[in-house]
Amino acid sequence: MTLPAAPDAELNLTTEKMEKVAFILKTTAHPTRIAIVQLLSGHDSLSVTDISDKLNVEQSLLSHHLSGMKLKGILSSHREGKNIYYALKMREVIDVIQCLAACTFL
Amino acid sequence: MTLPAAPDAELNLTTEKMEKVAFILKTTAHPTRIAIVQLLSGHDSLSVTDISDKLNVEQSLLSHHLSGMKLKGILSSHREGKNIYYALKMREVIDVIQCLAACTFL
DNA sequence: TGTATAAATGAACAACTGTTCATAAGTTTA
DNA sequence: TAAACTTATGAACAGTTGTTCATTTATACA
Repeated sequence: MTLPAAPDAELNLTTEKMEKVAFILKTTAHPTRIAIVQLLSGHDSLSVTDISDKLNVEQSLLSHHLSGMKLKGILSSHREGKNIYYALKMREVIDVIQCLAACTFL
Repeated sequence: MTLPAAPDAELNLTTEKMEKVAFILKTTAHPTRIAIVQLLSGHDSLSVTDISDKLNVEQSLLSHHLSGMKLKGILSSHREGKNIYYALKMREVIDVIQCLAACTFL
């Protein structure tokens, strides 16, 4: 699958927008966090244990990543009994990763 | 201007690709570097002085950013007399920023 | 109640990043 | 050649990030 060729438009961002974009990029720029986005892109929500099992990431470390991403608005979460379920809130992040992932040079 | 609504596809990246995507995101995730990409998206190439003047970033700091981005394959450069001109090599980065920049929540 | 399970938190620390400053290296022109 | 200009480089340092470990909080269930 390949995405259509990109239009060659000139970017025109304000300083404020650039800072926000940088913020989101930074928040996502980590293999584990990208894996989290990838995993959640295919599910409405998953518990920490689910994610931990599927990604093979230790509980505490995963929790740190998850709460950071939640704090920054990328994920949302809700409790159901003993479990806490995380979901992708900022779905645009999928597009960004999709876009880069589709690059031929990768 | 708004981009068309994103298709809701599930991502499917290998670990290797995730690392590469993270690498590119990280390399771009900084306001100054995004400003560099934005500026170069509208020009074939610009000298360090050009960029420094337009972005109001001190020479040495800019040079560090530029050489980092070049090292990581995002920019290319060539000398013309006293000046060194930088250009956007990995133009896909524009799309990524474009995509995020178009988000309504920003 | 006590025990088990699920997840969050906070301290500690190494590694990395952004920035500044001083200096060096390459090029042009007088 | 020297002086001026353009860019790169490297040391130093503060601030941030990723990780681990031990502990705590929250819930369920016996």
